[in-house]
Amino acid sequence: MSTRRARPTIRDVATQAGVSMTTVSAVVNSKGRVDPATRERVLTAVSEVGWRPRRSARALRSGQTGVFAMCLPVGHVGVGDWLVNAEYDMALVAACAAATVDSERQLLVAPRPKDVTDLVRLDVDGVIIADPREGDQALTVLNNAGVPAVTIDRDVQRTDGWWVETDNEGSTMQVLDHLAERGARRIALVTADAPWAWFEDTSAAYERWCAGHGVKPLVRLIDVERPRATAAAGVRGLLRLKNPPDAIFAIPYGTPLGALDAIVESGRSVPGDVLLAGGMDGQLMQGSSPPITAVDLRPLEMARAAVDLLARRVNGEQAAGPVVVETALRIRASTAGRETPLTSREPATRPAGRRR
Amino acid sequence: MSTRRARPTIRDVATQAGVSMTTVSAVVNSKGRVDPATRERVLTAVSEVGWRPRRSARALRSGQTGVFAMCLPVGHVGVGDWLVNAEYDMALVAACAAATVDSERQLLVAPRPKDVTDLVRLDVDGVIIADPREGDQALTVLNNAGVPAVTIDRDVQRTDGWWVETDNEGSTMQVLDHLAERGARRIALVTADAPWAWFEDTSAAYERWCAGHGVKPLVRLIDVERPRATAAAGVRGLLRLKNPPDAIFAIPYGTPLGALDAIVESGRSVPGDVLLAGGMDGQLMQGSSPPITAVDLRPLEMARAAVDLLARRVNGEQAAGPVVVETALRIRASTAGRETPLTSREPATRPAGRRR
DNA sequence: TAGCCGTGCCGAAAGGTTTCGTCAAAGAAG
DNA sequence: CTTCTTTGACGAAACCTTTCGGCACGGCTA
Repeated sequence: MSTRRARPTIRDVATQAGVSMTTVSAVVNSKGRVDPATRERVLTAVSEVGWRPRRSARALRSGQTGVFAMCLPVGHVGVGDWLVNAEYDMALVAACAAATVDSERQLLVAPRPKDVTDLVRLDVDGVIIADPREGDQALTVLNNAGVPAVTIDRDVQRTDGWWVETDNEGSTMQVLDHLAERGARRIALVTADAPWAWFEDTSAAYERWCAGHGVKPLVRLIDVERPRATAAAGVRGLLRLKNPPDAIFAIPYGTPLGALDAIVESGRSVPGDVLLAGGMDGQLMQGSSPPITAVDLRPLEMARAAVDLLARRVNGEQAAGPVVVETALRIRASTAGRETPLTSREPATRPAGRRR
Repeated sequence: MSTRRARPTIRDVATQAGVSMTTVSAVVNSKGRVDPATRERVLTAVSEVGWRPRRSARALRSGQTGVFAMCLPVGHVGVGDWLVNAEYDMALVAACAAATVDSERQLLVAPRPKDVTDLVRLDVDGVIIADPREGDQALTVLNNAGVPAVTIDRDVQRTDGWWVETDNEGSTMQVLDHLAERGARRIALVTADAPWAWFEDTSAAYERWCAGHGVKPLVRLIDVERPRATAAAGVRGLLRLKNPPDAIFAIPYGTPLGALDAIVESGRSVPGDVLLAGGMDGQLMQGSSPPITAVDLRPLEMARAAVDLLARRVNGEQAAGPVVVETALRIRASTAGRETPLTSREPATRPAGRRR
């Protein structure tokens, strides 16, 4: 006749099964020795009384919360911001969540606080920071408080080994080689001048590739706030050169579309007159006409690697250097070359379907 | 000379400040009466010893974890799945996180477990379920365990008032009226036959609108697994009719692009020959050529409302009926009518910029 | 002066779980 | 028949914070 049974505790389970709390604990944690028959009794008692563990009590006792936090990059408040590749970030979040669950943990998503010192009050076992800014204060704060952290993408000012990154140099070389193989003689780079490793690495690799092939670099910088429009402007300029490029590698998300705008506007065609490749894959690349060849940055693998790395750091392991994830070039019609037929290398479609 | 100071507790703060633990607690929680001078001493002691509260101890004592969980819709494992509007989901997650933080809580993201009963072991104060499936088992499980839950979007089989939804009927009427005003005489609907309230509501509203205007409904259903391709096929069929539509309202994300494919392929133009509107806004709509008029489903507002609603439910309030969020029609070139000049009603650009 | 009240602070218990040390009983070895 | 070992189980402390009741003290009223 009780109005509303209080949530049962391990003690209720113990009395129900006729054993001590210690034994119940041993059973549910698969620790210590316990008679198979007793174990059976305890397990049925658990489901009879409907007990489920309180994470707070466990955490208090063990000193570990069993929670990782993921600090989202800033700017995630507006839909329709061209700078955001929400697919990439969503993939990151979903994959981090899946990976933490696989390691018996939970994932907290935390917007970046106005005051970075609030990060430490999250009171979690570790923090994953996506897209750290240059010399990120958040990392200093976390380090001082002794909170383990790893980043997704390298903070250009940091040298500890606790981050995961893509092989930006390798992917750049791969794209340039691919363009050359498809007949490009003069490849321009459209990128941004911002303090992110992604930009720095790709630019450096481009310079090196050009030097190695004895050609002069041809670079246009865009405004990261308005990638599509400024990329279009930059490419318009390129196409008016006496010796215009016959291929364009556009890095920041959105810029390949700007480049395409300018190319079409000039009366040229892709891939007929100009080959076009993007630095970051996504729906915009697949859905454009023609579809645009782009680098798949492998957010899923990045996320898994980050969670693994953080788990290792939490366990007290020493830094073993950054984890490098290999990228994959998704070849599409925009680089259907003049010398080689197009081979589509789209990944196999995923099993689970979904609406919308 | 201690190798590594253990994390300080409230007791360390107390001794440092020369007061009791009770007083420290009173200070950090702004409860009870404490002399201003004492308060000052305690606060400096807190920062001196670097104390930060342990959420687990608090939670154990108070019986509330201070955590909400958000259960992501399935299917979020692959980038590049056309069915997923990652922007929408990312906005949902980010906004939920922001809202929970505003209410002094934390947000857990939880992939939908294979076994729904695992949901209950999250041990959180409440759960937000995005995109519930028809007669969602997860809700039954949570209800039975007494875990408060709300959903984002209505579960067609449920009648308790604990969900937030968009005004699907209103937005459909708005779109149809807009198309008519821009000169459409015969509007076709491209949608899916799936058990989601979004589809059911819009279809019903379309039928009603048609009846009200004395025109015959013209509907094509697509396969939610391949929205773009099947939408293109459907629209191809429509355009071959003796009396083809002069406007198309395509609901599931991706289908407006399929419609556009078919229209262009048939030698017609948008908006010259056919007006085109989409049921869900996103980058794909903005970035297409021409940009496509679409319904902004307001994920940010949905998320905030969901968190508020869940907070109310956790506090024991009674259901006050579902929360309905008004949508907004984003008018673009694809419905630049023949009778009225185009008025752009794009939302103002967001302040914070971001790369990529 | 006696009684009362408000202020500022404290002691101790409680909340649910894990773990350490202990213990009884039963079997094995001498 | 001892003594030792193994097995299976238990009691109680500890983890950190909040809260309830209470206490001492100074000032006020009657």
